[in-house]
Amino acid sequence: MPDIRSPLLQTFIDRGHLHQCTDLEGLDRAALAGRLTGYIGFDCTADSLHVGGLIQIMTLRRLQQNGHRPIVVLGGGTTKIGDPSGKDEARKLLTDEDIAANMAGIRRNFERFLSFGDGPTDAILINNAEWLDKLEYIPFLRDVGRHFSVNRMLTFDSVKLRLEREQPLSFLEFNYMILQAYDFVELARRYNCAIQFGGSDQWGNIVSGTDLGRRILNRELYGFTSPLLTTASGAKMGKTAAGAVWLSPERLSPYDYWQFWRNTEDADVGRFLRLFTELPLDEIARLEALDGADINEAKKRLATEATALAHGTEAAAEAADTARRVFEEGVLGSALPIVEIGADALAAGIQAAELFVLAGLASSKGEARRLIKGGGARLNDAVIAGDGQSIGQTDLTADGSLKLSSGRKSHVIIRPKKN
RNA sequence: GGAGGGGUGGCCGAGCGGUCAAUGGCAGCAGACUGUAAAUCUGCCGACUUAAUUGUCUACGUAGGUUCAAAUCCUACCCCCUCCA
Repeated sequence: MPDIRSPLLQTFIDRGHLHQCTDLEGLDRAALAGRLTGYIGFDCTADSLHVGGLIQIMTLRRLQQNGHRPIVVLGGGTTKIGDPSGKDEARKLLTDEDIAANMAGIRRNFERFLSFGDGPTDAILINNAEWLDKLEYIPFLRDVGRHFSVNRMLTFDSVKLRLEREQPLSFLEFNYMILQAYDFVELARRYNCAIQFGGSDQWGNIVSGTDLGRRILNRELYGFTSPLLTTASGAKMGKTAAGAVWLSPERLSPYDYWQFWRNTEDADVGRFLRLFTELPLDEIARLEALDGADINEAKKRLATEATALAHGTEAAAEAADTARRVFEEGVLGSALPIVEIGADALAAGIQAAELFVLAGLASSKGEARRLIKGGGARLNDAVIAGDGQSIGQTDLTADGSLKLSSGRKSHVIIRPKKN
């Protein structure tokens, strides 16, 4: 590792963002010399990003904090193609309306992490469809296509793995790499963008871009990748029971987001604190050195800090408070999900299994029955004996609500709805 | 266009006329142990329904057919892979 002088790279290295860089020394010099512009491309296959992309988001945030300018490129154009990296199957193609709606949602995610505007370090968000849609095939082939060697493209993992596993790879997808490389060149032209960041699985695509920049623009561009995050036990990060851990509050409540971080494995705490919070490094060192059950303090800190970044300090504090009450005091907290049930229905009594479905704790009555049979279902903290048990008015606690739990961690408040 | 191989539950992958709602693995859920951790062990894991695995329905690419009975056999079609042209 060469001597690093720039605060930017020092930050990235200290906090665990660096996996590979095309030219670390060159980038270090450039970062010292002046303001840089760097970008990351995001798919818009959903209307929210999830924690799988959080490391990239934090990368841009830290770029901006160090006085440089981040660009978020939404792959409105490339989403129409689908990146073959790491997949055996082509994605289904999205319509323009889907893509537009998804882009709006993703923009809201970013507004939490970056400041947008017209200042010199303000973030820019653009859609690569802006230039990709207009490309003309023959001129594109002549100007850009000639710089790509198929021989070489076949050696890239994204392509090679597909071929080795005898999985289909359409020509459409084969072009993804070229378009991403072209994005980089186009951004260099338009915004003097000099760095492309990405996950380590993007290395091939990114290097293609820096090569293309050298050939077409005769400019030095830099590529920088971050490690792909897995948990210490090897699972892909950001997938849980309910699916992905989304960043938008509509898809995942701040409380559940907090819980996700709270349940971090011991071995990941230090790494995650560095990457996903802005606590000072010496504080993190202290937290991760905690032993045994004390490490839970570090996890709470991680959860609150990470939630504050994504949802604001208020939501984070509320989530932390609710968690404390639910888990440490055994009472209800305000951030628990609340489901309202018609007062008359409740007065008549509702079958336990059905109520679990209504509460969203089970996706079918059968599942609810199994949960109850397995002894994992609780009403006001008492195990529910049978699925036929009727729950009604008399089960309301003093504050006029009742608590349903699936296991020790998922709780829902049921409240009668006044008519 | 020709020859061959293949499409099975969230994924991988068995089954190749009845005992198949379909072996096994992964993922997931719950229980035990704990620290709201990991590892481990146990149970569950299509939907609805019943006092009860009771009954019904939907499912093995799509559409038909043969059979008392089909994921399993036949026909046509769609899609994918490999080799040849």
